Amino acid sequence: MALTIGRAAAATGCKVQTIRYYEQIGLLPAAPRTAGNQRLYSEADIRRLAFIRHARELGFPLDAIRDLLSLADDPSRPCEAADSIARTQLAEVETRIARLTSLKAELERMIVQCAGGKVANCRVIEVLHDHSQCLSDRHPKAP
Amino acid sequence: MALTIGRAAAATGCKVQTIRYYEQIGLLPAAPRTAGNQRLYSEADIRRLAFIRHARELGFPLDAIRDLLSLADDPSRPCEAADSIARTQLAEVETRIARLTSLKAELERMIVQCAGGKVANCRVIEVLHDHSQCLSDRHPKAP
DNA sequence: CCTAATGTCTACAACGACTGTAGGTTCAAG
DNA sequence: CTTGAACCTACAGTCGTTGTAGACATTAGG
Repeated sequence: MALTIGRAAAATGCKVQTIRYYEQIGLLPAAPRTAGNQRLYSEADIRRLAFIRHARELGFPLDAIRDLLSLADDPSRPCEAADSIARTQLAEVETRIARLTSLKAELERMIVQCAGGKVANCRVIEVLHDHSQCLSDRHPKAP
Repeated sequence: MALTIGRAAAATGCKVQTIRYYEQIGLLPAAPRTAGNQRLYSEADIRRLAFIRHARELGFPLDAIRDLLSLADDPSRPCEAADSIARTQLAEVETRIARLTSLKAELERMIVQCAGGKVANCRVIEVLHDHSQCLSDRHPKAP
């Protein structure tokens, strides 16, 4: 029934080290041990670990996951807090997408214009040297 | 002509600490000092720093920037390497966008379905508990 | 039953790319 | 000459792991 840490890792996709780390920072309860001092994980532990793993994949920081876990531990509470954590994460993700999309455009522009000659004429290097050649003005200069 | 570290920071948008850090890891040459041991930065240093800063904004890791700088230092070399570094970075950015876009969809789905009731029925918590409810199967189970 | 291979244990260092702190020195303005 | 800002070094902390070293536990095969 109970799994060793290696099997728990295989079951959830976490690494062994990561599981121990989560215990260390209090995200997982201290696991009971065998006579030989090896950790044992119950079904409930596996579910909790899978929850953490999944939330991490969705980009939630560990602090947010801590909050989500404490909510999940008490199903009678209203779920506004969970909703709000998810909305914050969504906004974060949208910001990152927007930022990456403009970076993508800029990189494509650099690459297209690189003639494949000498570094002296290379657009990639040139654009990196001279920010004013950027499309997106993250550091606009005074006019 | 030469700038103190604070002015160099203001001129490039880097933090003072970050400039010292770049010197420490060898991305910038050790700056000459005043009689009172304060660093001085030339125009060329500022350009180099701006280059680094800009490349960082485009998401290049410091190792890639190191390579780009050594290319930029020798304009007679062919620019294929710079092109290839930029292409690698572009691929990286595209991967991250794709990943974030699927996260966004999933978060939106979670939020929409959260009825605003009790945690017991909250879709946010529920989806985190049960990966099989995900749209994107990053961990497909055997059928 | 013994051995060898694998798994697990603790404790701690390293990663990337900074950021912050403490405690001291130097500089520019008034 | 004094004050306050900017600078100096050295080091610790951030985040979320990942990797290491050296010792103990477990399991499969012979």
